[in-house]
Amino acid sequence: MTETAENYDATKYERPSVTVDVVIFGLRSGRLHVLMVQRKHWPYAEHWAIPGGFVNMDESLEMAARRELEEETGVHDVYMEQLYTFGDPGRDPRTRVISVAYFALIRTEEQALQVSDESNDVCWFPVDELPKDLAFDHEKILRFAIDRLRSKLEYTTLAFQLLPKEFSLPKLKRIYEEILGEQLDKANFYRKLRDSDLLEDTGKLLNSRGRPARLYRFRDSRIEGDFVFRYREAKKKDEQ
Amino acid sequence: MTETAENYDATKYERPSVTVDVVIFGLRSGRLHVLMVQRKHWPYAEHWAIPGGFVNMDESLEMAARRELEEETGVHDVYMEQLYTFGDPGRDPRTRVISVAYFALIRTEEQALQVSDESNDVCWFPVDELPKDLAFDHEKILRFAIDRLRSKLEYTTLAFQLLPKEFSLPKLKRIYEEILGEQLDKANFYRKLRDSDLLEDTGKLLNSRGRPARLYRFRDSRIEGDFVFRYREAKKKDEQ
DNA sequence: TCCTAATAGTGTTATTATGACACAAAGTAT
DNA sequence: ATACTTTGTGTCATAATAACACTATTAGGA
Repeated sequence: MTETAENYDATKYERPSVTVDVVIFGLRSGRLHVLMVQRKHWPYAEHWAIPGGFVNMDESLEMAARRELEEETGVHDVYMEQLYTFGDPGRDPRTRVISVAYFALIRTEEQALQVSDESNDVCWFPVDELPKDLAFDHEKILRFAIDRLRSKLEYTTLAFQLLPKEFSLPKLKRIYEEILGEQLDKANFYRKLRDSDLLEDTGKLLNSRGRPARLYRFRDSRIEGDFVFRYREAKKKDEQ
Repeated sequence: MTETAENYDATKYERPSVTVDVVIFGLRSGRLHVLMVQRKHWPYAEHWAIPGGFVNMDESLEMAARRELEEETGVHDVYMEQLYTFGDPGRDPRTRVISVAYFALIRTEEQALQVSDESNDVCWFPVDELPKDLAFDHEKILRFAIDRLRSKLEYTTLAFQLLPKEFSLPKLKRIYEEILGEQLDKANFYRKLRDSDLLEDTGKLLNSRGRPARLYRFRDSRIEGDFVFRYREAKKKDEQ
């Protein structure tokens, strides 16, 4: 640090504001949704925005993100990771604001929403039916988050964080298809999962329309470890 | 943003300082090195640190990172990407400092170093022979950067940014081995590259000890596109 | 009750990718 | 010339993948 190396004077530099914004993903009736809040005040009053807020001086960035998440949804102990930091000058008309974006994956069935008094409304939107004219650069942040989620799906077990504790293979497959935006082959998908040894049969069955689906749960050992479930259907290059 | 939605008062919140730190990677005689500066002043005087500095109010984060890089090495127009943002309270004893870390890959043959007047010294260190007691949490940042570089090697063409414009396959292979820390099979590595169609034969040869090596260059079309060169030697799982 | 639709789940096979390793080629040093 | 060093290619057994046909088990209606 060339300048922090100096005899430090806290007032020497003008400081930007730092916020955290949290892109909250969840499944609702099998479709990927994202949680948005509608702003009350200037700037971007009435526009939809990603929930977020200022970082307190004594909390870590992740703590701040979890605090925001809990304020908005009441949930804690969910999967969360840092996404990217957005800090272009002018992204907020009030002052220089640097925003550390996180994304969270939650099991939506598990809780209700709480409208904070800072916003008109809170709402889930399907990721492909987002409202128009999002506040600030939040559309960019959202696209970034969706891209990241999509690409991490290929080499991690992220998708499982969106499902209830017990789930069927068809349901898992539909999530992959929903997020990746392409159809997968049932047989190959199931085989890959069987071979991965990620899942544990609960013995239970889930009745629906046709043949009942077997319910599985995760082997915790696998989630915690450095194990990755790499699913890719090879996407033939259309070159040559 | 719950709170930014408010009638905004710039003085309402205490603000952290924001810096950028840049992990600069380069090859020197075939080994992966990282550029460090030795601090002059408190805190961590005499300790080695990743180059970095405050973000000006009117420049983007990436601009700030490129400015720091150029101040330290004189280079510009190099590969650079945002790594992660570190912001734990207490990571800097002076005040709350949030640091947006970037990493850059440079072709080291191409320039000399400039010792800034804020530091005692600037120096390249092999990544596996780092000095002890780095300043702040810079050891953590460095480990983070090395991990990221290593993992991105498997599915991107990052490594090419470290090499001169024209290079031989054995040299490229040695970089992969150096960064991944494992031996690769020559035949398989070459075949993968040939099939990828990433390289273009320059026709030139490079004489050394034994048989001269053929020199290649990149096809720019491939670098810019969404093409990824995925090199993985499958690392047999030792389970089952 | 029996047939059909619907959904879950398995088997099979051709093709391609991978890992291992032997071998050939083209220089330099003596 | 000959040994040595380094570059570069060929081959083959094995594993992973994509495609697709098939079987299984339920609900619901005729």
